[in-house]
Amino acid sequence: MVPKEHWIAALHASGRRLTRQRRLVMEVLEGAEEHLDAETIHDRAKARDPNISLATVYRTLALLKEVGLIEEHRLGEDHAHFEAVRDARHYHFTCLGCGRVIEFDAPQVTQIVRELSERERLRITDVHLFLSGYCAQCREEGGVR
Amino acid sequence: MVPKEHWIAALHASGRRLTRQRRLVMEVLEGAEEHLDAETIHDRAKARDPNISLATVYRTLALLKEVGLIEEHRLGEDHAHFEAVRDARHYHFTCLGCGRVIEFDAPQVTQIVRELSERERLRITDVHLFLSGYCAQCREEGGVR
DNA sequence: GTCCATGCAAACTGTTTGCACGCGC
DNA sequence: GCGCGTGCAAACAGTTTGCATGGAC
Repeated sequence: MVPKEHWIAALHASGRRLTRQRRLVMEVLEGAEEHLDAETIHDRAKARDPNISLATVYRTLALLKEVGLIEEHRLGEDHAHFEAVRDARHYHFTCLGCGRVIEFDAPQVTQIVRELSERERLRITDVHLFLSGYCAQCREEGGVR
Repeated sequence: MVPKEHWIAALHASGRRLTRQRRLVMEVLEGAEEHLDAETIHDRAKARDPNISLATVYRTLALLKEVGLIEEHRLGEDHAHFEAVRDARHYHFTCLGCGRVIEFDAPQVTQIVRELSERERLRITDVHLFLSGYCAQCREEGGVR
């Protein structure tokens, strides 16, 4: 797999160099369906370049985030998850029982953002809607609490 | 200031003991307007009991959260903030320029939660809507980016 | 050849834990 | 007095950083 054109372009545009390690991290992120944490990204990258260091992964993630190619999420846990930005805005539900993540869209959010930014004269650059609870399976397995 | 009746009651109900330290942490949380982090809570508690340890603050926060008296938020930063639960559900905007936090309500969220939980058969126990960007002042101060 | 990017290890931050003692009930 | 709760210090996880070397341009 080769990183998408515009990722490379964005890198160039920001005046950074395209290194083997950066390309690798980009490929991992683009090839992933789910939200990956830094450790996982590092593992997958290591499969193709055993020398790549975790520090470089973190530095690359910070860079990609700065350039706007990826998003960072904190899904209620103590560590961060990353995913390539996509066209469609979407949000997350995490099951506290099994850890499953469900993505969903909610057009009402646009309205909320518009109303708030007008009323308070804000420029809103980031929106996170994060729900948690129990999924259909875990509800039944006696997750009474 | 004395902790509210029902906080004490909730503690008792959960079979825990009411210690001086726990009462102190509760008082700090109830007396706070803003969202405090563990360090700040510790500082304020220390003003009245110099011996209270940070570990105890963390343990008490975990306890209060478990009993449902406080909520934990991660407002885009790497550390957690806590606040006493209130009747009115509300959400947060954080200014990336000055760190100011604006609270707001958004009735549309209720609808989003209802729709999603029905469609996916979820039991949703927690809702976090977190916006970030720049406030009116910080927008003007050349926060172009 | 210049300088940015890397690997490594050490530092750092926020949070948790093991243990012996102390105190609420 | 029993057993949970505390303080302390050490452990921990995730992330960041200083420094000498290496590689993109």
